[in-house]
Amino acid sequence: MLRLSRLTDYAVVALVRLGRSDGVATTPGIAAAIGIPEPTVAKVLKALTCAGLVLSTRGAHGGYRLSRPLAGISIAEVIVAIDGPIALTSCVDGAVGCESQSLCPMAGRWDPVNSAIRDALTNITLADMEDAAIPRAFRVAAPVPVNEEI
Amino acid sequence: MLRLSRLTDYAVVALVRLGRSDGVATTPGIAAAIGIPEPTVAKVLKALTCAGLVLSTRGAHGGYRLSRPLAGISIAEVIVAIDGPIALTSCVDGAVGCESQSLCPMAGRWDPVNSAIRDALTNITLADMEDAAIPRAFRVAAPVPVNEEI
DNA sequence: CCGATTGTGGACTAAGTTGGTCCTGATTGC
DNA sequence: GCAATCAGGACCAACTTAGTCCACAATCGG
Ligand code: SF4
Ligand code: SF4
Repeated sequence: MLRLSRLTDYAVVALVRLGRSDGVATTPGIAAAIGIPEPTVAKVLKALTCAGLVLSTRGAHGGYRLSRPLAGISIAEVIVAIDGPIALTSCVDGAVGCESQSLCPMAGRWDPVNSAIRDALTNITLADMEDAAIPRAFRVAAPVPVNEEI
Repeated sequence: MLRLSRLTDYAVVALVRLGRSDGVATTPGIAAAIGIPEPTVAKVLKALTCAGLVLSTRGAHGGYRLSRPLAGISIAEVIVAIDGPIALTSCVDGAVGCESQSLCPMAGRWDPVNSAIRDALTNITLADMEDAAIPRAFRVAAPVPVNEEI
């Protein structure tokens, strides 16, 4: 169904949550807040740390915090961090790809589609999603600043 | 990796191929042309017929043909026909969705993303992809109208 | 210096989804 | 009647993903 992996979904939720809490947040804290089993959310956070989207502090009173404000993180980045590069089909650049690559007339020609999706996802930041996550009643009156984008 | 199912990929390839041949095309013919096992391509064609994207003729000398020109079919339609509706996450409208839907602050707030992707995919027709499928040597000299690239 | 707290990294297993195959009809033309 | 061709399932195997667990390293507080 062209849906992204559940872990990526969790990553977005966790990041938005991290954006709300101003200090550091611990794994169990986040897990409890969003209702996702703790080991799983830990796994996601680890991946996000590798990607540089969050910073971690070890030891007692440690935890995670965002490396950038939410407005500076696009969904595309999160997806790439968890799921790997965005490529709709197996036949991209030099990768192994599918076995019928030699006969297939479309081999390597999906680039327009890939770019379109990549653009669409790059233009949406987590801050945009957070806005959408505010109950509708608030969104009208809220004096949201300009928040965008790259 | 946010990739669409292989069957959907096949469907696009098969449709473009169908657009090339002006008469009807049979399952084995298409299968041979694009290097995909015949039973599988048959399965895809059946689904496309249900969706109304291709018309079928039974009996001897039967086969498939497009119901519309390639320029009138968007990728989004093909994806919906094979993979079902485009929804990045499980929490859309009233569907069952994920179990942590009650706690999750993002529940049902993915609409901006969904719409963005849907728009991006609706604006690309199979004809666009066919253009891209022309060998590069031709694309330069060809009097193609606009055709954006990379 | 010690122990509690918290992240790091990887291995492992179970479940779910998808891809692919096959078979039994129904329909059409020769 | 017979061959070609689509229709509609059932079915199984393989792969991918999600989720869990454990041993270890770092940091802090006392
Ligand atoms: S080579 Fe053809 S069948 Fe294979 S992934 Fe690319 S477009 Fe799809
Ligand atoms: S409810 Fe939250 S965790 Fe569940 S699918 Fe929706 S956004 Fe993801």
